[in-house]
Amino acid sequence: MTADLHATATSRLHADGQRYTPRRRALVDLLAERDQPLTIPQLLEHRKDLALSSVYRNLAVLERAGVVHRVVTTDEFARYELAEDLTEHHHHLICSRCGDVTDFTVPASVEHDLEAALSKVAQRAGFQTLSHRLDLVGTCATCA
Amino acid sequence: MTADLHATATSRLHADGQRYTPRRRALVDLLAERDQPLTIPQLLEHRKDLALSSVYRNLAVLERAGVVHRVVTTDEFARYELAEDLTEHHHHLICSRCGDVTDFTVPASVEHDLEAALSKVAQRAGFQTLSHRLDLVGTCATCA
DNA sequence: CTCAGTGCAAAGGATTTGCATGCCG
DNA sequence: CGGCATGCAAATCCTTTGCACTGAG
Repeated sequence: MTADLHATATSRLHADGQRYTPRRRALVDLLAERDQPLTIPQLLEHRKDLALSSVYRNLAVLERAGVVHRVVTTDEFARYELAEDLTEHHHHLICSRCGDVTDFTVPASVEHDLEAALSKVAQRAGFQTLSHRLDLVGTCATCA
Repeated sequence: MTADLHATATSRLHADGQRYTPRRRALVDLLAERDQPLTIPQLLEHRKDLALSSVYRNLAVLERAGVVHRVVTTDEFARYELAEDLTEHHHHLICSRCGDVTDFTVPASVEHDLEAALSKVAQRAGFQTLSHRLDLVGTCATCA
């Protein structure tokens, strides 16, 4: 499965005319290990040999290639996770106290009804949906 | 209803030890006129007499008092809208092309089922929910 | 008078970019 | 060899802050 991940990353990057370099692979590995989106400072923390600017650049490349996804929450840091089709459809618990973000899922039935309602709304508004985001904002167990 | 809005704003600000000044009222008026969150540049566009720094400061004050709500999307600008209990529960269509954000609602029944599912998830995770966010990301009718 | 509110200019901080070097293809 | 990838430092740009001034109570 991890092998698959890297194979997919490789082909998506190549499709975009990019290489799958060791640094880029390192980023993908770090993101794959976690069930939460990570900030750039967090990534640097785990791999001190990565250069700040290269991390920004590589994440941008990986995002354009559709390998990673940029998550914007309420604090000042952008976070990154693997693209949704490389993991599973999930949502975020966002702690407004500490800023931490963790993943969660809802039952398929709820997700299904939601999809149906959303697609109706989108159609009515002439809006072409790429994805939906469903997050809970509040206080995490640690901060409570 | 607009009178109500300003009365509520006044009392919330007072509860926070703040005044409801003409500039703050102007911001609330601008936000109330729209069915979409506005960026600071957009606010300044509509009221050229407002000072950039004061707008930032006043929006921060209004947010602390619970009169307005800061919305973070995917582009570089923060957006502001009236606090949800001053409008109605709604969601956002976010155009990834032009960055524009517009409001929409889903049927009460869907919203209700969703709430139920979310509260279960939150409880299981020991997460104290303040609010949920449901957005669609895609291409708006204008950009399509 | 006092003190919060305001405007201007300068500072902050996450993110981006310029440029010289290194390395894969 | 050629060109992308990388690292460092400098630049950007949204946002925040310092400071002097104004106006409401």
